[in-house]
Amino acid sequence: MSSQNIARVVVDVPSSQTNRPFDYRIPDKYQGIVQPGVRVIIPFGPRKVMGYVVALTDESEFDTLKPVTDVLDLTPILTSELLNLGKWLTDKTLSFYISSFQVMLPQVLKAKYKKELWRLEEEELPHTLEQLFAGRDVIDFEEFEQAGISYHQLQKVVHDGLIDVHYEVKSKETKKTTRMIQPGKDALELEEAGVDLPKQAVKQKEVIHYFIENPEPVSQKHLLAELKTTRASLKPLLEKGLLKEFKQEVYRDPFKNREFERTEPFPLTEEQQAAITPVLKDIETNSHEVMLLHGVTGSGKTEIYLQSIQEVIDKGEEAIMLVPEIALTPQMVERFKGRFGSRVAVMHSALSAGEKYDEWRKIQRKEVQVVVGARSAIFAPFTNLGIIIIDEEHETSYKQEDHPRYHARDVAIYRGERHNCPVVLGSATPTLETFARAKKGNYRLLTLSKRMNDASMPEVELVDMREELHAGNRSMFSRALMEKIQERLHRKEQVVLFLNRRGYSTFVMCRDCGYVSECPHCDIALTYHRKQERLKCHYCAFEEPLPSRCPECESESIRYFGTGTQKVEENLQQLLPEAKVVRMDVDTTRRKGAHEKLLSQFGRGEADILLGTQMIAKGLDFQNVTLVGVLTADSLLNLPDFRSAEKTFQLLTQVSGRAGRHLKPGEVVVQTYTPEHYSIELASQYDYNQFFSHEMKLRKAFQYPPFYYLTLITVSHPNQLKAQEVTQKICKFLKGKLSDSSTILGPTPSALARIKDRYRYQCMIKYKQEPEQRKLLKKVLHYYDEDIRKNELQISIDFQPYQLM
DNA sequence: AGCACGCCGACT
DNA sequence: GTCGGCGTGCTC
Repeated sequence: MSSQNIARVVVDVPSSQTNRPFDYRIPDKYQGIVQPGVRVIIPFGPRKVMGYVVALTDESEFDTLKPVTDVLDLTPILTSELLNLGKWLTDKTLSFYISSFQVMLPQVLKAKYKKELWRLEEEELPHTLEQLFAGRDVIDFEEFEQAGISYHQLQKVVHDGLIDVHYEVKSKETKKTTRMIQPGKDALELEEAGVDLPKQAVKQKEVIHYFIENPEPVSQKHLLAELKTTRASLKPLLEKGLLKEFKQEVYRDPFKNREFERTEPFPLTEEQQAAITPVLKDIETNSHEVMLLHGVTGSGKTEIYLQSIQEVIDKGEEAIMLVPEIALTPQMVERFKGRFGSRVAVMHSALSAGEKYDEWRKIQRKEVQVVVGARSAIFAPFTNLGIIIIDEEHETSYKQEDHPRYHARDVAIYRGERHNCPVVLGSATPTLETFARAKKGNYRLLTLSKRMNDASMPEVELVDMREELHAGNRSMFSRALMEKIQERLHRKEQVVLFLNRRGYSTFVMCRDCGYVSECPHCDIALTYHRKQERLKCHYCAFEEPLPSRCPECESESIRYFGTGTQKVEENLQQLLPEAKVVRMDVDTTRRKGAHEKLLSQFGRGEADILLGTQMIAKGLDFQNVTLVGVLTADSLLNLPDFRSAEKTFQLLTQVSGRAGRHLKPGEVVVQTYTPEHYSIELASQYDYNQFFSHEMKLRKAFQYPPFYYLTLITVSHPNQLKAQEVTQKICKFLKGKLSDSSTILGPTPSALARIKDRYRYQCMIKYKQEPEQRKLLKKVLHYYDEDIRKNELQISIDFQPYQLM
């Protein structure tokens, strides 16, 4: 074996020119420590940066190599599997290596950079610099920049060796530790030493006595509290070696103050048993297979997940369970903690950076066998996976919208293949892509068609809001819904009201001339924020006070429009002053823990009506909810998105599933302006299969997934003409190179034609098979490298996009 | 990205 | 002559 004293390092500089490994010499003192997957600090040009070691080698095409400056990890933080996965991600999404590695790790492991000026000599500096240092030896570089002193002046003194520009890389890893105390001698020796102590050393004797009884290490805090003493009585014992102390890493436990009631596996129904059998078999035989668990809401999918995971744990393997961000509610966590206790780590965006890091550490140190988390938990550094489960497989939040633009499902399958373990995708309303694959036999289809406890799906009533209008009802509540709400209030039952806010945000319009307040930097209406009486842009930082007169026609009848949750709440309170309403939206749940608080309030029956947006559509399970109202079912349908019908069907099904999950039967009222639309009608009948075949016909006719794959290229530039020209050129280039069976659409202005003063044009590729596509697009990016670097031009490429705007 | 180097026009 | 602007190319 050769010495392998060269490290290949991917540096923390996200740019196309540095998107490759650089070679560094490993100094003797780091031999054996520097290995693939550790982070290192390395000199890069004149500064120092962080980097990931991706490989060791013993030859380099460079004859002189700079040495590695420092090593940040004693054990690799990226396993070899994850290093390979990073490479695969980079390739698949056309992003930078560094971004792919960074996305797999918790925030705190990412380096922070600090630049300082260090004074090296006593010698007099030029006046301005002397003033800036003001007697100090070290100053922040920022201070220098703010002082507005010329760089030439600095250059000169740096050249003369009076000042050094010093770079520091800070890994802001924050481990929390506690001081632990343990005996340093055995019980007999302690006994003897205790006798030898002077009479007045009462407390010391107590301490010794304590450790004779309990020889286990104990935290200093606990010990001192127990014996009602201070560190002063430990000190002499530590000095004599009778006691020893050490520091132990402690984890912040986000669920510290909660007791989780242990739950036992439920007996499975026949249908559940049939569904779980192939999963257990794959686990047992270490076979990789992708399975779609298609089960109606309330059919007991979670119990199948839990029992499959139990099997994996019993086998000594590990499990990843993904749930959509908004479904990662305390209720959900409780079910997992209740079954598996401290074997579960939870990865959730609501955790602080430190808490996330601690959960990640538990996984890395193999202190847990299960992780429950949102999208990024798919990168959990387990080395012995036995199952990967993605619940609510159809959720769009599994696709990351910025670099690297990956889909958690693809990563799951990648990892499942390498670990020889099953990947279970669960949903009541699978994406057409997944269901089509299951029907074709690429995935194994497991079906749960019945609800548990023989509960039936709630009856859905469609209300045509056009008729309401004709009948003179101009409010946002139909008569039928109002009547049913009143019924529930009377019976002391609860109501969930769902408002789909997307596409209907509150904007300001003049009733006289039709003027709408728009963002001066983006082509989008400003959103009205009631609390601050201001108009804000959701795409950039622009905001302005609410105008009292129309800027166009000076009219005073300028009002806000649209149906925000606040407005619904107000109207509701006017109509039903006696009802207690809990409103859940981005505004009321911004604070940490607010989400949970509101839900438990509602759960305890402290409110009659829960009013909310997307976030209440998932996973809620309240006994007393017998009515669900959907205020505007068609708001999603009007979006420029070929998936709008699918999304509408999914949402309506999810929302309906919130009612009547227990003994009392539920009812659902869906208000719509288009009751005849197939997605609304079929959702009201819970007919997924019918919806699937109808939608598939349309997808086929219009060449959309799952019949065709899509690639969306979005070009943006401050100059509209330039943006269009570049897009045009790209389209033309692709048309010449891609196969004839592919369709290239564009250039078309984006649905969001301008954001932050940049004009946006798009090109869409529809294809069945295009093996050369990535290579060609790489060429495109390379061709425009200059323009992109100058930050004038942006080209974003999204394979299998979910967000078309 | 962030920086050095080098070329060019404007000025104490 | 030299100060400061910006375009170009490199970082193992």
